[in-house]
Amino acid sequence: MAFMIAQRAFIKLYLISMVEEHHGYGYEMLEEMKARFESFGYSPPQSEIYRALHELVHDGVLYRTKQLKGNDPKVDFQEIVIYHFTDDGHEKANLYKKQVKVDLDRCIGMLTKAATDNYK
Amino acid sequence: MAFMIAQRAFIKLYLISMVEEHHGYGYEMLEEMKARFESFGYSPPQSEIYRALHELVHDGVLYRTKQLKGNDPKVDFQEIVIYHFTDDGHEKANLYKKQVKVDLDRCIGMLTKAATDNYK
DNA sequence: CGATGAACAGTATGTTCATAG
DNA sequence: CTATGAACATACTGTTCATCG
Repeated sequence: MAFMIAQRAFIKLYLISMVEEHHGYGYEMLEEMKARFESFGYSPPQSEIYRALHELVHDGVLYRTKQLKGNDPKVDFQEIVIYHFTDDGHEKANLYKKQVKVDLDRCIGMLTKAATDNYK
Repeated sequence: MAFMIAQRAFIKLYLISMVEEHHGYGYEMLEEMKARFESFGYSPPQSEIYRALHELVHDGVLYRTKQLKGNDPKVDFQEIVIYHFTDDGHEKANLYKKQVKVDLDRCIGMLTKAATDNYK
């Protein structure tokens, strides 16, 4: 058993949730996570987001489609990669989320214990 | 800012507390940590304990003395390394603990947030 | 087996670079 | 500046090996 939850797993968890809510693309989800955790002084590195997305694709949870950002191609030619769940992606994702939840609770327990054990 | 607290810092925190309470030696403190976190499925590796102790010595927080385990040398010749605070070791340790506390709370906050954000 | 230490190997992570529009 | 991807370097961790009594 590893000591703490891996950053990768933490990010994957949010990516799954964000794809559930609004089939997003990498950069957008990166910015969303940065905003969410800015107050914690945590800024997820760009490379980790893409690696996590690639892994989720590799694991058969997500698949990719490409499209141009904005409805009018004349205005913005920026190509973006949109992520969707595969046929059994939701099932796989829920299983993964369950596993992460266990680890999440375990980590919270350990850190809370450390806070009470060492600061009396 | 790193994502999560490092295992090393987590272990150092406990080592400092254990030295405060009963000038212990490496193996003993390893076993104590193992026992404390057995229910979490976490078993701190032996190498990390010693590395952490070496770093605390290197950082001028602790110094080492050697002695034979057991009062009667004829019974047990096992040599053990006892750790003590240096002159300004307590001061340094308290500063370190303060810093770790901040990080500990930050990590608990992030993990708790993740638990509420992704499991509704 | 208890006790300490070091070497080695792998992997996760952070930084930088590359490309494109 | 948005957007994606890969390369590179390294810090951290886990496993194994070495030694001693």
